[in-house]
Amino acid sequence: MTADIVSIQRPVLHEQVASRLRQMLVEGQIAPGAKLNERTLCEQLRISRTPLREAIKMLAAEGLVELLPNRGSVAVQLSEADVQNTFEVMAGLESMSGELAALRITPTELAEIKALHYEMLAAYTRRDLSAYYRLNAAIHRCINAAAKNPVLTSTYNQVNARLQALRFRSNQDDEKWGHAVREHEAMVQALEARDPGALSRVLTNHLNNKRAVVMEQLRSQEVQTMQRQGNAE
Amino acid sequence: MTADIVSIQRPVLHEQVASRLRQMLVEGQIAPGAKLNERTLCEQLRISRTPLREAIKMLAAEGLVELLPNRGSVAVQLSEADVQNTFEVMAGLESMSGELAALRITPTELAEIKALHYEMLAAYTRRDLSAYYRLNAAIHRCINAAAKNPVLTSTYNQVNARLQALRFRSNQDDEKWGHAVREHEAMVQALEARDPGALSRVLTNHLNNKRAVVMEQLRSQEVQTMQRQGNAE
DNA sequence: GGCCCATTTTTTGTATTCAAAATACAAGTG
DNA sequence: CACTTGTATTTTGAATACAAAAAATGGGCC
Repeated sequence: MTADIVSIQRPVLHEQVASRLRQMLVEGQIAPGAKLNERTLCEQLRISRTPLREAIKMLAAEGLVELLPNRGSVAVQLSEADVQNTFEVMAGLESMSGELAALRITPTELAEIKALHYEMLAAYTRRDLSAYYRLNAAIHRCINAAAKNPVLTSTYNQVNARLQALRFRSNQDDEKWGHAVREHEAMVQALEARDPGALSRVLTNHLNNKRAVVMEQLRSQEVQTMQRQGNAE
Repeated sequence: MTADIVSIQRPVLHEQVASRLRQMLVEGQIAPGAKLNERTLCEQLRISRTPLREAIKMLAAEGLVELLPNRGSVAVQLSEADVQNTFEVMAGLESMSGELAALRITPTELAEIKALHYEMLAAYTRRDLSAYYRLNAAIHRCINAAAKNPVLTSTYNQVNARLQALRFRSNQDDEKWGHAVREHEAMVQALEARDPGALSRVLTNHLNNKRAVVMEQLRSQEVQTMQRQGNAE
């Protein structure tokens, strides 16, 4: 807890494996519901089963994989209710972040968020969805950081990771997109005004709207999948 | 995710070990900051190192244990700032619970909470601190359950576990105790009125007060410890 | 041909072994 | 006598080996 900043750390294997798996899960390289075959993953990552299993246990505690006793582990597949509940918690955490950020944000941090906001407006104007998502995420991360509460940040990240695994960044309809952008305007204003209540409300609404969009997308994806597979399951 | 409710599960070893360790950490059998010697724990729990290490990794992901590369693991010892931050998040989560509970609580659940509340009043009247804490915790658990959001519940439990490890249930001063009881009165009223805003506010205040009490206690404990040890460290 | 049961194969869970790093200890040196 | 340096011991990290459970396969039976 003291001078481990200077020391060069040769990263421990199970940590590396955990990071790699986390990435694979969040980026969808391992699909939700997919079984994590230990032998296969060992060969893929060129490691033995011991560190792999340790990493899987960590991801299970983070809620990214589910352990099935004597039957291995699978990437979590959130039910519709799970997604609703997770967004509900995310809304609360975002609102909390906003409230604290409005109280604690520094001028430098605010300037950075405003800059990102303008970049995001540019991306929106070009209808560059990929850049928009990246900047959008960065802004939310900055607001969270401005709250200056590491416990909140890690809690937020952990819950958020589960949603990331959904990969719902398909094209949303233009009207809702515009609405989201206007909400972001309101966020910046609330931050500038250092108004915790206002920012909290904006973020809660923002997340609720996002939830609605995602739920809609999930439902249509589901329908597509079922049509493609001839309604298996 | 289907029929694993019926199956009687001979619990898997690493799960058992994780539960046992979690209990030991939360109940203070393993003191904050204490090193977790793998050999010792293996002998104590009569298991080999593999499941023990898997369990430790899970606890690390839960934030109850800290992993020191090549140097094992230690029970987390929250700094003063950590405790502040954790309470801040807990306040947010409680407020969220309250808001949702006020919207979703059933008459049966409300009746149970009221019953627990009266039992708690009895414990308070007898100045039975142990019973008071038990009932107090039960009430908060019930409010959380009434929110009907499993994601919120597990997040809440995870963050709360870290605070439990502090073991701050020493005798608080009577005035503050009375104040806490009055806040509980207000909770029940807000629940009965199904008033999300009111309950949210009460719980936020309640947690902020609790934080203040705990911080005070920690500081006095700290002083005592330093006096006892002749200010080591 | 379909279904049930026994056997084989695969996969997971746990223990043990081997390797590497950290700590403890002791002797040598200024 | 403090301090460094080299060695022994302990402890952690990772791989392998073994055991048990689950899944797959195949043969017999109706």
